[in-house]
Amino acid sequence: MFSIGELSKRTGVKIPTIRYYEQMGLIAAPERSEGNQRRYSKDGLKRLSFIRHSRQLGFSIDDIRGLLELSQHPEKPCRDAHNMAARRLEDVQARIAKLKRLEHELKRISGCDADNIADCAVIETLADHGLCETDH
Amino acid sequence: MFSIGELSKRTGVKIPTIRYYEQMGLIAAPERSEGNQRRYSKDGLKRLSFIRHSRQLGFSIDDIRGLLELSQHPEKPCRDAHNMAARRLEDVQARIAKLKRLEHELKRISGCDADNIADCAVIETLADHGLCETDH
DNA sequence: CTTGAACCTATAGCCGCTAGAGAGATTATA
DNA sequence: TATAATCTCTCTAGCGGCTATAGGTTCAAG
Repeated sequence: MFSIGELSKRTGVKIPTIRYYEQMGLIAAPERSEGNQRRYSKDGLKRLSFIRHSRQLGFSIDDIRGLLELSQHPEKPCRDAHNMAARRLEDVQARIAKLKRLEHELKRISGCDADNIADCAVIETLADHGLCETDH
Repeated sequence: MFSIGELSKRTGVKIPTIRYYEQMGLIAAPERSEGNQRRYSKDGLKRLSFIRHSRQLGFSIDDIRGLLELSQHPEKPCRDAHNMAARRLEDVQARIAKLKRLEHELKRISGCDADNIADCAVIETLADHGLCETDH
């Protein structure tokens, strides 16, 4: 049995975030001490670790609700879990692609060595999208 | 002189977003028609295009305020503009790096071909960070 | 028993929009 | 000119995923 502060330290999830997850229904309301403070078990720790890890991989709160539900039913097929991971992967890949285009553009405009705004590629490019090399 | 709808079509910025930018002080309050509707000039169009393009490159509203201010003073040195672009570039690169680690992890867990949750790498990995290959 | 750290609830704020309600303006057609 | 269809106006609230603050209570160590 540990306090919310302990749980926070052990999982790396901040205290208000833990309470937020409780509100969102990701974790069950835990037992309370006589003075009404939350007391967590090892199960609570496991569950929160799962959540934290899922968040780190970019799953939404809603996705995580689904994943947690699945994880409680080991006999179920795992198609749904795979689908979620696959969608997540697609999303991540799309974002990488987009950021790479931005990186390209930012590198290009940062390369300008003018010394005043009038000749500065940064400002000039922002003012005129036509000067860009890639779409975005 | 065009209406907010026209401006929206020409720049690709949605109407409520234009009003939001006005509220945020990125664009000046434009003239109004007799019936109190906004009427924009070509200058307004230019400014909004600048803003839109900056947003596409990921600059924050605050950054854009600075960039717009700079763009109004062509005689100033462009060090500040370069610094902002450089910071932006760093940020983009950091995000790419992080997303690539996620991509790696998601690919790995998606590769599992178990057919029930009990043996599914997706769920198993989420439950135990120790199974991951990279940091995140 | 006292102190100070940790905890409680409730509410508001962050960013960058987006959506909706309910009213008024403008424009196109009959 | 009347009317209908489409814009536009302001105001307020909501999104996701937290984070911060205020004002109070409880816990554990000395």
